[in-house]
Formats: sequence, C-alpha cells, structure tokens
Amino acid sequence: MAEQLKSIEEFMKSRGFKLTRPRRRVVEKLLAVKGHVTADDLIDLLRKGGTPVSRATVYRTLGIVSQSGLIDGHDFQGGKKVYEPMVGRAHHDHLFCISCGKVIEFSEEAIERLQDLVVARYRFTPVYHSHKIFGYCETCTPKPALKARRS
Amino acid sequence: MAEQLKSIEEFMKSRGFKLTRPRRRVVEKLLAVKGHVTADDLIDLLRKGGTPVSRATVYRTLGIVSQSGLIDGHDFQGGKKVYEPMVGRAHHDHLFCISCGKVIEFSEEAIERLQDLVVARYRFTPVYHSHKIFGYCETCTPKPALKARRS
DNA sequence: TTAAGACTGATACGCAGTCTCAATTTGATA
DNA sequence: TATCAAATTGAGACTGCGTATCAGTCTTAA
Ligand SMILES: [Zn+2]
Ligand SMILES: [Zn+2]
Ligand SMILES: [Zn+2]
Ligand SMILES: [Zn+2]
Repeated sequence: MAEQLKSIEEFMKSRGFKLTRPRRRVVEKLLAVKGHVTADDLIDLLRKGGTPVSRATVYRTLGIVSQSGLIDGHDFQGGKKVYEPMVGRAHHDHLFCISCGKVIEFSEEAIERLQDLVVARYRFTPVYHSHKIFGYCETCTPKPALKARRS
Repeated sequence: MAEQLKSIEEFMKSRGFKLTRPRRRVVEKLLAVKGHVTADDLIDLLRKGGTPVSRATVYRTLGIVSQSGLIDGHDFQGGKKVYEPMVGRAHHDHLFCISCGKVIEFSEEAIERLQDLVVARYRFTPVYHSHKIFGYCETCTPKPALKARRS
C-alpha cells in the first residue's frame, strides 16, 4: 500500500507535481477503498473521515494521476465517472449490469492481442482502450426455466 | 434511404410513437449525413437547411430511435454523444484519434466471438457493448524515421 | 365539431466537472 | 531562520450536455 503511494508520488514528481497533503489524502482514500468509486464518493468519505478536501482538489488530483495509468477512470452509467487504482494490477475490462449496477472485471488476452491486429491494420498507434459489455448479471437475468413453466 | 426511414417509422409505430414531421426531419438529416454527428450538429444543419427543429425534439427523437438499435450513440470525447445511423449496417466498433478527432470503424468477428465466451464465463446476459480504442491515427502518429534521423 | 391524447418548443432546471482568484502552503535560497 | 517566487488550495461561480416542465398546437376518431 505504501508501495503504491510511492509509485504515485514518483510519477507526480516526474511530471513536476507535488504530492501535497490534500492530494495524498485523496490518493490514500482511493487506494483504501476496494472497487470503483466516484469523485463524490471520495469527497464524502474524506469528509466523514475528518480530513475533508475540496471538490476542486479531488477532481484535479484524480485528473493528474489518471494520466499516469496508475489509476483508471471509467464511465458506466450516464456521465458519472468511477475510478479504481491500477498500481500493480494488470489491465482488465468490464461487464456492467444495467439492472443492479454490478461491475464484473474480466481479462481476455486473446482479445487484447486481436486489438493489436486491428490497430496495425489501420496504422493506428493505440494509447488506451475502453471495452465495456452491458447487460444483466447472473442474478438479474430472468431464469428461462421459470419463463417456460409459465406458458 | 427511404428504405431506412421506413424501418424507423415501423419501429416507432410498434412502440406507439408517431413519425411526425419534426421527427422525420431529424431522422432524415441524420440519415443524410455520413459519419458521426452530435445533437447540436443536427440542430445547426436543420436550422441552416431552413427546417429548424427545437432542441428538445432533437434530443427526444434521438433518444427514442436509439432504443431500436437503428441508430447508435457513442461517447468519444468528454461527454458529447455522437450518433450514426445503423439501419441496414453491420455492428462495428471504433478507433478514435485523440489528436485530430478522426473516427475509424472496425469489425473483428473474432473479438465478437470472444466476448460471447467472456459473458458465458460469468453467466452474464449481454445486451450491447462499447469497444473503443483511443490513440493516434496514421497522420497524427509521429514518424519513427524522422525521430531516428534527429539523433 | 368536439374532445382526448400525443407532440412541440421555449425555457427552466439538474448535474458532473471546470475555471477563477484571493489566500495559503511549499520549498529553495540567503 | 527569514524571505520570496512558484505551486497549490478551496469556495464558489461558471460551463455545457442533456432532461423536465408546461402551455399551446396538432391528430385522430367519434
Ligand atoms: Zn482490454
Ligand atoms: Zn475495474
Ligand atoms: Zn463489437
Ligand atoms: Zn461508427
């Protein structure tokens, strides 16, 4: 955990940013929370934790660190970004349940390889990608068995 | 083209919506423009074309027709949706140039198949997906040859 | 003709995120 | 330790896409 913080501090230094106390609070809170959180989640958590940080600083910090790939932001629902730490984690993509909001992470190396093929085909230089599949998770999917019984 | 309009009209009827004159104007304009346009692009085009339609109606119409899969909306840049007609077209995904904004469409059947595999693994019922690769298009990618010469 | 219901458009509103700018903090230097 | 320029902070104003509201209009079928 301190390890992860260190990585982030290094990145910021390399870009001429300081890991100030407010910024550290934001990053530490994000690292402490497992899963995907919004900027406002972080603001609430920090306030409740007795170490409030201004909205502007939270957004700015997330913006800066996002550039490093050490944290990732995703837009699932309509226009509300969720962030997750990526320090020391492998790349993954997401399934999102449009009924309950559940987020499932998946890795499929074969897909990643095929993307290399696609970009090569168009002489495109990829920087990052977003692959999201929307639908119903197991508990939100209507059971076919029940449907059949009804008829 | 009238063919495409017909499909959209059928969908709307089936859902209890009427293809009124303002709605038809919006849809026809979208079908007429090749490529990806925003709601405001459509508003401008309609106004310049002498057949203005209110903002609300444009947004509402795009929202209604989007539900059919006959047009698709994508969010590339920050929070500005672009729409494209899908009537009679096959599914495809996108490359987006973060330098010039160019959009390249691609189809990779193998990726689509692998997605089936992924969702099955999690007993997930897919409804739609979004697969976007961001980076630099051919003309925006710095040429390695030039770089080498410099050193 | 009349009336119920769908639709339109002007505009107010919501909301995530950004910008502004005076006050504060940082950290390099004397 | 004192000093100062540069970076950062935070409160709140602001932006911009999209949605909600609602009075007035258009349809359509008695
Ligand atoms: Zn991926
Ligand atoms: Zn994730
Ligand atoms: Zn696809
Ligand atoms: Zn497309």
